[in-house]
Amino acid sequence: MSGAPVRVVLADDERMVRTALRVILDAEEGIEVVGEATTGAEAVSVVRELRPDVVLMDVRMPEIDGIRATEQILATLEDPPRIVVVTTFENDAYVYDALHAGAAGFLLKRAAAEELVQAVRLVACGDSLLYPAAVRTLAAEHAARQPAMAPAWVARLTDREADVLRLMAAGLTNAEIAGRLSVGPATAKTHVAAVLAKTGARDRTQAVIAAYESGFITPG
Amino acid sequence: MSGAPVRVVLADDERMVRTALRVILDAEEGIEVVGEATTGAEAVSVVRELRPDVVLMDVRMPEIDGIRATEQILATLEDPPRIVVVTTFENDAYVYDALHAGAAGFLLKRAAAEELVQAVRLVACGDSLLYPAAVRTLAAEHAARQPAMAPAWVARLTDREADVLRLMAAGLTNAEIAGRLSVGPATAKTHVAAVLAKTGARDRTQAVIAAYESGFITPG
DNA sequence: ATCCGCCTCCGCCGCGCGGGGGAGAACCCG
DNA sequence: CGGGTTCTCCCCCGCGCGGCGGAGGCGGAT
Repeated sequence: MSGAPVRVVLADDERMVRTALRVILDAEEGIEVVGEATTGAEAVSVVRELRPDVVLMDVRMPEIDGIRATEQILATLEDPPRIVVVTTFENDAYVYDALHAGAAGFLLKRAAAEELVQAVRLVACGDSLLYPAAVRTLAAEHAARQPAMAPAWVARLTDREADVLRLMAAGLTNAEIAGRLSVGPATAKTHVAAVLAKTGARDRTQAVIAAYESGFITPG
Repeated sequence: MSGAPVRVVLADDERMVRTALRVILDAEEGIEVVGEATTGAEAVSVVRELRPDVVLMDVRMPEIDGIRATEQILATLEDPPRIVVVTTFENDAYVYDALHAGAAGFLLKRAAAEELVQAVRLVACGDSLLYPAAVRTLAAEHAARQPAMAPAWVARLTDREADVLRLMAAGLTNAEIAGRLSVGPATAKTHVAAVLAKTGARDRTQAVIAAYESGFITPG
């Protein structure tokens, strides 16, 4: 628990937030803010260089968001730091992605200073008890619905075809898709045909089913 | 943090477990086990009487399980205690229900003594930071996926129509549905038309979308 | 005994859909 | 510069689909 101080890196694009976090944490015994970053990309490089114990990572940041930065850090570094994702709203959809990306915890920006300090200390000690593998399972299950398990065909879809599939999955007809995309009906038909071919679907209904089953789109 | 000791009630049908928990917690400064219960129903009444700060609630118990007991306690008592649900397996499906029921945390039975103590202290202090309302949202969303959120039209479907909708959502044509159900094509068409009417869908694709979005069928 | 909901089936009709083929323009990359 | 990919658009054709109205049997509820 004691001994070397906990080395922390802050990643947030807002200076005020970084300052606030630094003031709070620097006042604590055994916690030391060793670096800051203002973008996701910078966070990755700073962490790679400074090798902190804990990273407080904002979700919304320029260039690379906090989620992808988290993924990159955990994927590329050996013995990676514990990453706490900071969000503004508790119902932020990013929370799920954060958990899936391997974040050790998440924190609301309106959290009290004590909570912040407590969070840093807890994650620095490894897996917190209030945060056992079960939560990760929960998050993993949630995540398993979306990003993973994407059959090969998803990657083969062009941007336009992906747009079309999303609209198909919204229940639009070819003509409506054309209108929504501001293209001719024939074009929409072409894209739909391409989607059907790539998904191996016989008709638009099967394509929509494939979209759901693959996690390309999610209910709710 | 200090001052009056944390008053704890244990609810578990196995004597050994209760004893183990009591031994661990009674050895701690500032924690006092004030009562025990062996069933869910007993847990509710004991808690109502003793008004503890924290309840350690086993999931599997006679009469009323820990989940329902948790719900009842939280629903009927003002200023209810913080309830930690105790499970044997981390992938226990009850975990989700526990969170949804409003449990303040969950704990594995194989957790170390220190974790147990830490858990009690943390939840006694109120909402732990590693466990904000967002987790509850996560759990609520999980729970909302399957059992609840079924729009009114789901209940209005006849058995046959439900069968047809499932086959529609499997990507079958009217003729294939007829074959699968061993009825005439005209009959299948009639049921499909009924499904479209009740779901408010314009075509079979929208009906399948509605089936997914309502949780009538689930991806995976 | 009567009504109502469910399941079963029949015709007709219009249209959106999917399959087939071809074609031009923009772009990137080797 | 040529080749590949993507996006755009056109033709024709067949057919499954969805909308319409009608009908008979069967069971439960009143």
